[in-house]
Amino acid sequence: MKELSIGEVARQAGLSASALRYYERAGLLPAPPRRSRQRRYTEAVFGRIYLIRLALESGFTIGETRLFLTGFSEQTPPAARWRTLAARKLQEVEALMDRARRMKLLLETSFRCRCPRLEDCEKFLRAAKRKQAGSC
Amino acid sequence: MKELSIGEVARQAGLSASALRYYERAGLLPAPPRRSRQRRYTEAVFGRIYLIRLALESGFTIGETRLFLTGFSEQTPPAARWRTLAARKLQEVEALMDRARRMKLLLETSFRCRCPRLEDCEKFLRAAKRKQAGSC
DNA sequence: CTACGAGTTAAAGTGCACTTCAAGTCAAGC
DNA sequence: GCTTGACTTGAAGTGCACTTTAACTCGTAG
Repeated sequence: MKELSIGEVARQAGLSASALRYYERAGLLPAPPRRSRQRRYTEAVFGRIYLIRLALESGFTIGETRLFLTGFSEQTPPAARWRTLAARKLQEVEALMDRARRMKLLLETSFRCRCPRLEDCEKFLRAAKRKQAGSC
Repeated sequence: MKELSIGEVARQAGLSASALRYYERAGLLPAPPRRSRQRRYTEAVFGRIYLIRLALESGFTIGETRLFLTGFSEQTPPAARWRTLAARKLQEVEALMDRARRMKLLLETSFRCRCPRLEDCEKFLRAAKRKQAGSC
């Protein structure tokens, strides 16, 4: 299996090497084996990085992301804590999606509208405030 | 029209008074008239605050939000700059929604799955990586 | 008159997610 | 042997969005 240096991983993942070291210190990435002091990754790291970025970009903090990654599927108490976190974050992600949807509508509407101030635009307000019971 | 103190606005909007002053300094909120040095708002401020929060919570920076709020509908060059920003941010918001959707799927899947590591869960990977050409 | 609560300012502090820096290690090429 | 480039470390620095602090000004109630 091909071994990758931190620089190669960083390049392929679109991150910086220092960010990868930071994730490792923070307990998000497992410490890989070393070849003469230097970290050697396998390609399996990319799956993990994908999860980390997804979580962080969905509004998880580092601590929550760690819990999410490491507290998963342990049969003992941490799993309960994890389930609690996951249920709460699911709601937060849904709220985030709702806000993003409103912002998207706002941006799209604003391209078409000629109101002097956006907050007075009836068209926008109707669009943004409509509860979309939707399954987005 | 009813006049509101900064404390009342803060309470009703669910923000702190200092955050409102910060927004004013940052050019997001117009400086309201004063009654013996103290800010007096009208209820119109809530529409503006709604926009500010929506933008900030959708990943806009303070600077982008200012441009978004103040650069709108001016007939001269700023409007062009605004359109550029808005088009770019629209893409970013769409990317945000996509990530949020994947994270939501991941969270939902993870409740049902028993894989030892999430990144090895086939069910999840299928769910998360499926390009949903969708209009979410 | 005094005290209180809510407001005012500029300036410093906070928490997060990284980034940058300084000083060093190491393998490979000339 | 020396240089180069990619890596190593701990510590300090950064940018953002606020928050907190210290010292102050008001209008009102007792």
